[in-house]
Amino acid sequence: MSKDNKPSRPKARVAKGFRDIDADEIRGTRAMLATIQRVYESYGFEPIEQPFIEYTDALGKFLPDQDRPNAGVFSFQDEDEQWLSLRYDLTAPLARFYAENNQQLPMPFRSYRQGWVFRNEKPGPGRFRQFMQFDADTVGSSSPAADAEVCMMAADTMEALGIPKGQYVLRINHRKVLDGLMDVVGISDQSQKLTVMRALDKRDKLGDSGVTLLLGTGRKDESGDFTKGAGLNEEQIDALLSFLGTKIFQKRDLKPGEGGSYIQPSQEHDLVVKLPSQFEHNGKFAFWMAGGKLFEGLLELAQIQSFVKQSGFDSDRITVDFTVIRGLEYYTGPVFECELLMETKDEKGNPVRFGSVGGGGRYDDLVARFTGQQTPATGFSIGVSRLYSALKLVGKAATQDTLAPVIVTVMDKDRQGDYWRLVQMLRNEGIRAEMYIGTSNFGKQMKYADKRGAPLVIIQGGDEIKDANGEVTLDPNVRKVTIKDLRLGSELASTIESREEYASQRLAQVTVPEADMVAHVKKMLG
RNA sequence: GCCGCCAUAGCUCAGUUGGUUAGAGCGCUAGAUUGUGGAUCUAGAGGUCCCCCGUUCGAGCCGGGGUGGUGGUACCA
Repeated sequence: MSKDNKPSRPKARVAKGFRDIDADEIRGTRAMLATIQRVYESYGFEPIEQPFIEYTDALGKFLPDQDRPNAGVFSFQDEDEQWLSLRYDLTAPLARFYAENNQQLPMPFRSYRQGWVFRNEKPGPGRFRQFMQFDADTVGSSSPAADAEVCMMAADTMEALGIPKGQYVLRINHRKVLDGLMDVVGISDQSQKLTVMRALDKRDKLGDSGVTLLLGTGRKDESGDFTKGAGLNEEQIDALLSFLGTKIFQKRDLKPGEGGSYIQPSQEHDLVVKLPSQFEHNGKFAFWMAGGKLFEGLLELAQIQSFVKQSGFDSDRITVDFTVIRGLEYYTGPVFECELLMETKDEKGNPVRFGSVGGGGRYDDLVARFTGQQTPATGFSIGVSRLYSALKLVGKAATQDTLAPVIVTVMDKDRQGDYWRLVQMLRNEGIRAEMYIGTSNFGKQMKYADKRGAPLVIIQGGDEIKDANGEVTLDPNVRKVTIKDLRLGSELASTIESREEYASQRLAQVTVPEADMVAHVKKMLG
């Protein structure tokens, strides 16, 4: 046959940005999801499942920038030419669901759900075009209590998963604080505001010096790519960066003489805002507390902080951090981010913190897109596979809790009925078992069992079914099976050199009456 | 989107200043051993050297263009 006649074979390859998930990860993820569900249920949240596909206009308006409104989303047209899209998060579909069903739903409506979401964008290391999120949302409550509850639930989830106090932290911030602050320093242009927030978001990665460049004229990275800055003057940059040192804490923790000034945003909460001294001494911003957005935001943060403290969550678990930014488009109030603090190594071997595994916030306008009526809502979203890799890193992922099956070998093809019966005896006792269903000879069957990771192999050939006189018997107390312990056998094998010795030894196996097989298997499995 | 690096067997990769039939290890299949997994030995299957154009007597190798992958960066609901 000439080369040209060969059928052109498709390349076996997974699509870019997608991946296959192996048995270990599926089992580990299932266990993790069950734990998260348990916590969410205990908070009174109800499950809901929604389709992968929504009408594009139902997801539509909150795309990243208006220049390319459809970039990032997988979309296609239905038979009736309506545009459909794969969901890119679980929040927009929930808003659609609530708007469609709010007559029948209790208010506030508390729901959780888990599922795959899709993003049509360039994948990176650890970033895929299909990934799983686990969301919880409260729709219909404007109270900071709803925000506080979502944060507490996230913190409880981390601990239920085995991440100890001090290894994670929930940071909260408030859109009104950032907006108000930018008003105060004289940034009014909307696109300039976005640039400023993006710059502040990178403080973790680039440090204050990098952020200063991004707030000013711009910054060139190592690859030579230039990022245009926000164009602020020195005084504005200084005011923004020094504000990041502002703290909210309980009054009794107040330590005089630490510098800065202390403001009590509300009498009913025993909380105090401490401003950094640079900010205080800049007379130009002295009026900044006189009401307005900034003040409102601080007050709400203080309330949330007060609620979580009263519930027993100290600031080592849930804390205010003015550098938290999150999504730029739809959050309208508090925003949250859950960060894991344990260290891991980057490519260069430098220690680096694991980073964000989830986040969320208040999105009061999302339902109003459909109904025209403002409906307050707040929620939290967990990145499932990222959280799973974190659990693996700290050794808290459930793995290997499923033992590979016991393999019943087929010594004599004419007696498959006998082997089916043996397999069923094991299965009926709750033991994972399978009969070899390939066509290979006995040696290959052993290899299969080995590769499969089987703990035990059951063998029943002509020798085992004969009685003392050499006659075939059906009496289960006389018929025998040979049970071979592969795990023990491979240990013993490592001390043996020659093939002959290895083959003649019949390592780690016992021959017992068929009637006692199940009891012996149970004992050998431990 | 922008910048860099890479592309040879299922996988990881060698391949000399451009030279005739393109290699290795691992994996796979089979045998040595038709009732015993490891180790060892033997044999076999498996290739559009990413694609196109050009230079050349001759290109896996050189040049141009394209495609794909990957790393960084930007965006990120």
